[in-house]
Amino acid sequence: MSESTEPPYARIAAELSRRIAERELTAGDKVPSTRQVAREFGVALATAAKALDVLRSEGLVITRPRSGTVVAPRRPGGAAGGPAAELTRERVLAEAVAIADAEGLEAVSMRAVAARCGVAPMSLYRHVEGKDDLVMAMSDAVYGTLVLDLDEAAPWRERITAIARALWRVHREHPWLGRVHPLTRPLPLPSLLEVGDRLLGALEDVGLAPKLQFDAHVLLYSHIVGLAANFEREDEAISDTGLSAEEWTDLQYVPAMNGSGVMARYPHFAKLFGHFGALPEGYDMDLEELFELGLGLLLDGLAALAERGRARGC
Amino acid sequence: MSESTEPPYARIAAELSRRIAERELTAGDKVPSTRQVAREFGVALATAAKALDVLRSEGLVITRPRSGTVVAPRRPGGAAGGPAAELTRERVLAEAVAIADAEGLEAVSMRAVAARCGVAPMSLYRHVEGKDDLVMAMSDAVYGTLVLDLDEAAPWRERITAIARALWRVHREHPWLGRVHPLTRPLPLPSLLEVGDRLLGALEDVGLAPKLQFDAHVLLYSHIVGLAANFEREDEAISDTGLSAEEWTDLQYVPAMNGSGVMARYPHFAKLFGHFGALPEGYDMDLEELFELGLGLLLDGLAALAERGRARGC
DNA sequence: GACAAGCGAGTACAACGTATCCGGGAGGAA
DNA sequence: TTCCTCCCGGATACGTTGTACTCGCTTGTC
Repeated sequence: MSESTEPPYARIAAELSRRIAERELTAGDKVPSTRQVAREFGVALATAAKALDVLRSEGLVITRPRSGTVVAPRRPGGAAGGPAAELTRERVLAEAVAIADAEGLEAVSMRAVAARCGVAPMSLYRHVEGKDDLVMAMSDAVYGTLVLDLDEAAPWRERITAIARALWRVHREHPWLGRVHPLTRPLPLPSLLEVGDRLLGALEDVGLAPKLQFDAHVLLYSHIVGLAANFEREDEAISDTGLSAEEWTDLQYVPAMNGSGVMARYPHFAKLFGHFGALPEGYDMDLEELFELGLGLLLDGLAALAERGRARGC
Repeated sequence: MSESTEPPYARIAAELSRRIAERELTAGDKVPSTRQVAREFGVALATAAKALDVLRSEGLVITRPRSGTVVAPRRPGGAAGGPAAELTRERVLAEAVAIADAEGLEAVSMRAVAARCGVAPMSLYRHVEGKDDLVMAMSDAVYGTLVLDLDEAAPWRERITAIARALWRVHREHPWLGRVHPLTRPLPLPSLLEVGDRLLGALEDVGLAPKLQFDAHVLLYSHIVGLAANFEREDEAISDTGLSAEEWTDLQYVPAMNGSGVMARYPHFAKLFGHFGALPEGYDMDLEELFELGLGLLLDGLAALAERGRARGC
């Protein structure tokens, strides 16, 4: 229709970028393929390809090998936006982690993940071997977010504490991790192995026998993961009952304990609850505090052990 | 056949009690119902009912409302009787636990349990609210098998160790327990509460602040349960791969670690493996040993804590 | 006899993980 | 330009899970 002096490929590129600008095509949508463009505009394939090249160089579209060309996201922070971004292993993992964080690990079904990716359930299997693989990869991805800015010269206790806290933090942010963890078979998760390695490095300086070094690193893991497992329980129970831990303790647990001779059957519980009842807010199970306490006890114990070993050794 | 002066109901009662005495009917068996008796002896329903009344008043049989009349236990210890026993909550739980022990918790499906009971799946729901209830009840039943012969006069450390070991033993025998455990919400499992109460009792003597007493009891639980969670992983992995933990470590893990620059990426792992390689049998993760080590560390720490508290307090 | 009540069984459904097959677009070869 | 070969994503389907509903059947009691 319009006759202009600009070359055909530029005209086509302009037309396509108009469609994008006017939102006929929005971020994530597939842009016509080379062949479609050629047919639609009645030009040669080479011309069509050149037009798409222009768009690509302008950053308006992104060509993903073997998958077609799609409209690029309008701005970097598209948020949960691009519902139709290309399916990649990373995206699958990210969506799965998002579901797990929000609704717990048992809400992570292949179908749910697929739905969040805007994709058929079976499409996931192109990027993930199966559910087990998915969960493992999720764990690895999450452990991979762990950042350790560690002063390698600091005393061992400080370094171990830092590593333990970092691990603890990851578990706090992803409560479902507690349910996944292995241990006896140190999962070949690269990210986790790396943290473990740093931990072993710090333990080297304690002055324990090699076997004890390894034992200690397992115990520290166990402490973290064991306590962190409560996060999941916690969340699960909150969403089940709609009560926070404290509310639950106050409203359900304490009355139940007070009722019908329970106190009589569990005298020491009763005694302690007597104490807590006298406190302003009762006892609230502060996992944070428990973690620090347990960590302190373990490290104290290790230090003493090393000390004893040294005394006997010399 | 026999003509006697005694009334029909007495004759019937005598015949039935003979059957019981001669073990044609033994404890727990169903005694003929009113209707069956009426048909068998050719008497009226009322007569049959009266005969059964006699047996009931003699304590030979027990009538359970809406469930039939059964022979009373000869003596208190009737023990786990026949495979075709009547469906009771206890039997359901026992079979479920048997499955879990043998094949892991994930093998415990309602259908599997029902099959083992020789019963339709839905029949279980008469005795169990649902799967969750089943699992909770299984845990409770298993914790209930825990025996504590505890010298209440022994020093606290000894008592705590004994309780911890008892709990550990239960988890060792029922590896699936590790996957169930709550904690923040102390499950209202009576059996578990009882153990917890004993533990708190022992902790009272340590000399800690009340809150610390409770914290300590949670930490001890966490240590036990956290480590014990590996039992399940262990079993699961063994049945998956057909390798024991040691074999797995030797055959899979170590070679994997040796391969392709892994050692370079995890230098401290590498270093330790160098040590273990030199040992006769390498490193084998002995959970038993880890448990004792961790328990010792925690108790040492608590003792020190109490000591410090006392020093500051006075 | 009639009665209500509880038990066990049967049927059915939704949701799950996943094996299998298929259409179609993209890129390379002819 | 025309095919050929990939491989992605989709559709369909199977077997298994937990469980809601709904039946008879049998019980002890009027």
